[in-house]
Amino acid sequence: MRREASVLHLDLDAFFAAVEQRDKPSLRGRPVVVGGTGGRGVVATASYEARAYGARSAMSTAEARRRCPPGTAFLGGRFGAYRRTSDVVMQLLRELSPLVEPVSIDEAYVDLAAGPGHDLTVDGVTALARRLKAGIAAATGGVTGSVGIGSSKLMAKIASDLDKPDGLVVVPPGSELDVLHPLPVTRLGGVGPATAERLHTVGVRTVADLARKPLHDLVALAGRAHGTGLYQLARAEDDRPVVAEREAKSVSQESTFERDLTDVAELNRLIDAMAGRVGGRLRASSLSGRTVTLKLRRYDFTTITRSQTLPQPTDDARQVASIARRLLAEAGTGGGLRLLGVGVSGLSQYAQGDLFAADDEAVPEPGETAVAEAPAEPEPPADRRWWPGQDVVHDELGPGWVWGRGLGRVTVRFEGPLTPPGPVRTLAADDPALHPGDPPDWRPATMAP
DNA sequence: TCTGGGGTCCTAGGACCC
DNA sequence: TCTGGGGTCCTAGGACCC
Repeated sequence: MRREASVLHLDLDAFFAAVEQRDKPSLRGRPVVVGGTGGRGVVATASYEARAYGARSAMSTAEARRRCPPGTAFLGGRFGAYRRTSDVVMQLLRELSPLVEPVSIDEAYVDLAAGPGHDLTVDGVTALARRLKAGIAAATGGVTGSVGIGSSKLMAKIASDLDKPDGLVVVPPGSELDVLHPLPVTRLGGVGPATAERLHTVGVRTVADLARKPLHDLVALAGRAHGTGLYQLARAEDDRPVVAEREAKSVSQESTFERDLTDVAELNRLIDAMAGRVGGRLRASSLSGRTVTLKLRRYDFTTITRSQTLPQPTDDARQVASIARRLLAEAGTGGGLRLLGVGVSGLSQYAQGDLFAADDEAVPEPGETAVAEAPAEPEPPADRRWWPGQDVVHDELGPGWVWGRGLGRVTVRFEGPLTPPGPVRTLAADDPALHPGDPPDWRPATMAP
């Protein structure tokens, strides 16, 4: 804990939904749910309008559909658009301080004490936060964020959560416990459903309750590391530094199927495709890893992992795939699988064996089938897989986005971030004039780079 | 039509080594 | 014919976060 409120936490409000509402004027002020739109999808983000009906992050999309009224937009994610907007925000944060720690695409800490001569009084950081919020809204086309500032990461994060959306809370140094103690323990990072349940059984509901528990009780309840962490957080003791660069520890790819799968040949093709993407991502970051992990979720949601550690790190898709295939054969597919994942961990910074890669990798181990290079599945052509929310462009009607599809039709609304709400047209799904589009630019032409 | 996808960190047991 | 203790690596699972 510092003497000054110099740690800032920014949390963009309902971020994915906010970007959708910015880019799709007809959705402004209306319920929007972003996430998996298939039968087994879950909600990533619900707009505040959708939250009013009970839609929540991590809820199944089916449940959100039951709760929300007709006309609610259910959209798949446009991660390229979110990434571009996020990059603009992170750049604004780096103007405040070189020490910016992105937590996720929509969240970051900033160490204001590492910045250029900020006034770190409560009034000073309050004014800074006002300028930041205005700057974010201007640069992103109206996306808002909630800012918390305090004497530690803990207090900054708690503060940003106190007044959402579009909030600004500064916790003055010295008042940490006044803010913290009345809150439910579940507001502390690291207290999820399991820990909360155990704490409830010993009468702990608020942070103040937690602060009354002796250390050894908490260690017995939650384990050494977690228990001591809880003990400290309840006292607002938090010295975690803001860290700008963090190295990746693992790279993985997983997928939940629309229907449970049992066919080993089909699962092996999926392993090949996932290993291909994992290998590609490893090479793109000049990483390789020694431990290959296969993750399986069975029809009944039980989840298992099987792993093997190699003597040397690899970034080769075929080697990853061949290990994962064998792990699958050993684990079995009994009853059907709803999810399969492939990952590599134990990463090191250099790519392996440039000199030998070409010979080694193609050779399957004895008794194994060579892993095919090409991915599987006959799929519709890339430009015919319309999904809700997708950016499209029509040769005559211009840019728009997919509202829905079915029965050989696709419904498109033709509008963009800088237009008024636009008209809807239903087109043939194979209309040759309709193409996938790029995320639209939300900045007026004079502002675009 | 219950329950995504990408991660991090921790724990615990067994193998193995000195 | 008794039976240490610490450390590291590996595997598997679980809690948690956004």
